[in-house]
Amino acid sequence: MTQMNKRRPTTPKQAAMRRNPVDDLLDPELFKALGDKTRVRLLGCLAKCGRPCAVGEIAQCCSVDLSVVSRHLALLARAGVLEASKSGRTVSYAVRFGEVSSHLRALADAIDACCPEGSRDDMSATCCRPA
Amino acid sequence: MTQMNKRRPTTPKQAAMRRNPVDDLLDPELFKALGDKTRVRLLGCLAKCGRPCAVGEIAQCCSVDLSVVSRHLALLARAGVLEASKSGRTVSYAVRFGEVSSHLRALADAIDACCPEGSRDDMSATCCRPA
DNA sequence: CCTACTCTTGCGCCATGACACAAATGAACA
DNA sequence: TGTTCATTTGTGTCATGGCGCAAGAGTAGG
Repeated sequence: MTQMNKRRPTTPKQAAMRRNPVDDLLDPELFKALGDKTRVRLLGCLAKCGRPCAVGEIAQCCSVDLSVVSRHLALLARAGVLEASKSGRTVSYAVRFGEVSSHLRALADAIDACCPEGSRDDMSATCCRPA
Repeated sequence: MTQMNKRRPTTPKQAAMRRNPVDDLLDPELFKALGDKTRVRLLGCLAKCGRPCAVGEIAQCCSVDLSVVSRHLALLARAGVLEASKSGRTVSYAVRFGEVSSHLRALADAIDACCPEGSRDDMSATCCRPA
């Protein structure tokens, strides 16, 4: 049984004391990076392209100024979502596929682990979980 | 074989045209809700507690005014992360465990699916994927 | 070196959002 | 009905953040 038998705290305040994987995985800085329409568009564009792309190239995906795109990409890189690489005078950004998806899955697992048995309202979420 | 054999577009602009699951799953509104320090704290607190909690109760988890907590919780509910239920004069919020975790996993899958074979840099991400 | 090219940075403008405090709503209960 | 309790909503203030434009930094080529 991987099922923990820690007693559940009664109040949210007590619960807040308990260390839990969600504390680290629910990173506001990461989600802030994904919380902008333009940035999400750039990210989706880059993900669907599936290869490192130059800043100028990526900028053609949306109608904002190149300088704005540059800033957004740098921010996404700082948040760990993208990886930058420089070659000559062109800077390319690529999605950190593995890091991002494994972070998201770890968070999903951590959230599920918080859910008391029987109150799980979506059974498609049992994938990846040790039951 | 679930492996698609769609040719990959060369430019990000072309890639942006192609419909892809990430387009819907990368929802800025959802991530904006998770992109605030206080809100994330409330959410983590509520998740770790694992049961519906009253607003006043949850407010004790952080040092901001009760009215601020009320607004944050309403926002998280609007974003689909929490569910509100009223009983008498107390309003309780609970984490929508199944919805949230399955959304995150679906996004992780969609992102992985964008990743060209062989460039996956984190092999722990192969869980849940049809290879 | 001077120019062209790619990207980044400085700056000002405006919109959004987080916060505290106070007032209002709404439900239970004497 | 009037009071009390739990929560929401109104309002003003301040900080953050996205944007365009212009200038700067770094690289390649004549």
